[in-house]
Amino acid sequence: MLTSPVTPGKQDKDARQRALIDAATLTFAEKGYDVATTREIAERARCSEGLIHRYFGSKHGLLMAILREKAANVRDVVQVSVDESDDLGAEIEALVMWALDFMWEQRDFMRVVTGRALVDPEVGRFVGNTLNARRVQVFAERIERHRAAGRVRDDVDIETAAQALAGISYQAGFFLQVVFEMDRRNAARIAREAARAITIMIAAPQVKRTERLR
Amino acid sequence: MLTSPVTPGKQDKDARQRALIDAATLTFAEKGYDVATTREIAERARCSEGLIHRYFGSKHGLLMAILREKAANVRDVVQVSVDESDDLGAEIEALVMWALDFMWEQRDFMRVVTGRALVDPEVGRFVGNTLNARRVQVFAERIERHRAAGRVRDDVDIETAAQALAGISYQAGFFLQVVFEMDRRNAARIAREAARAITIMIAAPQVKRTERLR
Amino acid sequence: MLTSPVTPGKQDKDARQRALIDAATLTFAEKGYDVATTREIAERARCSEGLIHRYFGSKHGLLMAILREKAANVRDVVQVSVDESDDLGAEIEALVMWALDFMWEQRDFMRVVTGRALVDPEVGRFVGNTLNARRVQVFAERIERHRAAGRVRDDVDIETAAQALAGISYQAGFFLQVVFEMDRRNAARIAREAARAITIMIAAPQVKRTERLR
Amino acid sequence: MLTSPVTPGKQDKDARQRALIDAATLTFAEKGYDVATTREIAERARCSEGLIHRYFGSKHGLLMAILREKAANVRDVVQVSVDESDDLGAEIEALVMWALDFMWEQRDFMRVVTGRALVDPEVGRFVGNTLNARRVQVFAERIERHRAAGRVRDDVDIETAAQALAGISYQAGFFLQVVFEMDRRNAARIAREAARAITIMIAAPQVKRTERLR
DNA sequence: AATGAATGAGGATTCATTCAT
DNA sequence: AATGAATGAATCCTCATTCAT
Repeated sequence: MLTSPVTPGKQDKDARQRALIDAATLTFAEKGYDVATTREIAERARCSEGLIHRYFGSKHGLLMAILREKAANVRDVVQVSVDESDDLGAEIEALVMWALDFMWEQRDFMRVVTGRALVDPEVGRFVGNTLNARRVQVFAERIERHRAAGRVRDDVDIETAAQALAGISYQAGFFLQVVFEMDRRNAARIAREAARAITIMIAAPQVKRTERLR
Repeated sequence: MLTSPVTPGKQDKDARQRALIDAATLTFAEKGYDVATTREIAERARCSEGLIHRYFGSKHGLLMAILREKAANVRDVVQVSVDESDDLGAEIEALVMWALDFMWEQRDFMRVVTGRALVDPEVGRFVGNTLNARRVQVFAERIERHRAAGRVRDDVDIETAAQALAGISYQAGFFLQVVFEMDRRNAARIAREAARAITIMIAAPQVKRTERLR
Repeated sequence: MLTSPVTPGKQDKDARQRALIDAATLTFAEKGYDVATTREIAERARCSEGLIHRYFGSKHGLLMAILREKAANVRDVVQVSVDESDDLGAEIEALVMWALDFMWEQRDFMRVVTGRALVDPEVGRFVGNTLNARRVQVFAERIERHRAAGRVRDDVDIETAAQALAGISYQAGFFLQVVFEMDRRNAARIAREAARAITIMIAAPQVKRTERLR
Repeated sequence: MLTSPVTPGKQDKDARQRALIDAATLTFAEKGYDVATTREIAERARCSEGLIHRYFGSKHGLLMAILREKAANVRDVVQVSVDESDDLGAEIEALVMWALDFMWEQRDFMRVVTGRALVDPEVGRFVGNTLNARRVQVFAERIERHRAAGRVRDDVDIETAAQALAGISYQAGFFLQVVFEMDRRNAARIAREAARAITIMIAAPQVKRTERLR
């Protein structure tokens, strides 16, 4: 991600907000939320410290703005990155593996978000109700498509399955890989097996399909 | 947990260490690590602030001491709380459900530990290599027993299954229930389904056994 | 020296830096560097403690700022206070005696500077390379003028003589008078005799002058 | 200097005092008075912290004990190190040069003593009235011997000359060499020239001696 | 006599936020 | 609108000294 500093003095509200958000994202990721100072963020964005408070109310408000932006992009990012497939198991695996990679790349910022979610209830709720909820929704939509094609049992609660898959991704992708510093291949194997277990459970019985073919 | 204040002036090193650990556990949980002050902890333990640094080196050292103690008790706590069973699925479900309850009760301290693990690499590694590792081990041992009884497939990697189950417990027990403030029954359902999926995957095929009996 | 407190809230960077330097000079002198607290200095200057760190980086930086200012004024102070003279011995004596008086007046701050110079290498170097060096230079320039007038031997190394005279002034003016609490007249006598010895050594042979008189 | 730790538990008052003084001398020199902790000193002497207070009353008292010991040895140290001579100038130069070497070797402890003398009036007086006074006395005695041999003018105040020489030694030996980090040869040259000036001033006129010989 | 456990006062520094300009 | 100057609250840690054992 590139910073986008502005030319000082000039009046250019949107550009300044953009610059502050970019600078903050970078700085939070590099140093952590607590260690990052509003002064450093403002310097990086090449505008004054006071603007953070004018535009976002507070340091916390600045983080929320970043999160809202991330949340707005969740679906697009996944759609672009993981292709649909006719094979339920393959698609689920692809989704989970992609999540692992994504969280690895975003690990520094993930630390920030997760850390704040633990401490700041507003962040906690936002991550739960919006960020995580949208990730779950993406899983759910993908599975739904397979159900429409008869590849998922009718009696399965897709929402629950999607929650489980998202949770497994988060656990392996962030905690195992990043926080616990587990070997990445090992984390991937665990996630893959768990995803496979979910797949087996929700997949429509193969027998019927075979029977139908007769 | 009860605090165990000591009598001022009297010389009783061990009692003071005990009192400080108890007071810190309580205070960290109530206020969070950052907000809790060493002064408050010392007052609560009824001893001088300096002792924290003499005995534990620093505020961080005090937290590590608490964690080491927790880690030492992990197995016993589980063994006492969750009975063994002849039914693989039942035991796994019991273990996961117990973990959810446990994390709910410990939620405030869980916030502290997880939050610090994200920020302090030493804590991160300790939680990963020791605390979490022992929880995983408990799952593994329980499954192992079922394998010995022929209730688990021979080709299953128990370690991986245990990791997945521990991860699911953590995710649902802490993040869904606590951080994301999801309805507890909902969180429990998700965990239960995921656990069931794992169970199905690792369970020795019932059919064959029946067939064999013929 | 007068303190120069500022009006709270008003924005006047320069005035505040001035006020902090003045307040610190006074407070360091009264209490010593270690005992003086940044809080007291800030209160005296009527501005917030944080400004010390914003403007000077640290307590140490504040002392350095004071020293730089002192160093900038060394020459002027001497020039104003000690008149030139046609008599080498008289001028040297005047310079040394003035130094004794000056150090007596500044004794409290001298303690601070010297004490810090012993402990803080940066201060030590600054005092040696700048403060002391400039005092030496003033001596040297004065003697140089006498040499131009033929009152100092050609083969004398003026730098060395100036160093010796500055050293004698410092020793008698600060250590004997102040630190060792020697009777001031006694200290003055010692300094005067040592200065006279230097004078005798560097003075152009009287014979010539006598000869000239013939 | 070697430390002289004692065997713990055993009752051995003198040895313990000895060990504490040695350990403190070393530790003060290495770290400075303020930074050195009584705990470290006690550990080094292999006895308990409390003993410092029992035997010496306080950290300050421990330093005073060290100083008293140093003062008791001043004369002997000089006598052993600098030979008498029939040449006044040579002997004075030898004394001053020796002082420079001595202070260089002892520079770390010199910092401690001087630093404390500036801050602690009791130390200041002790150094002035005892330590420095004895150094002066040694100079005086040496010069006195030369006067008895007719090599020093009758009208010279030997005390004053000795004070000047001691002062020059201290200034060049400690401040120039150590605190100001001046090149040692340079410091030596300054001290030598100043000593020569004093010598010239106090030396009995050579003419007379020649005349006497006739 | 010796130990070492306990005390508690003391202070520089950081930074989000406010507000004069 | 933008700046950046000023605020002030808040806390971990060190260590000489005391005193129970």
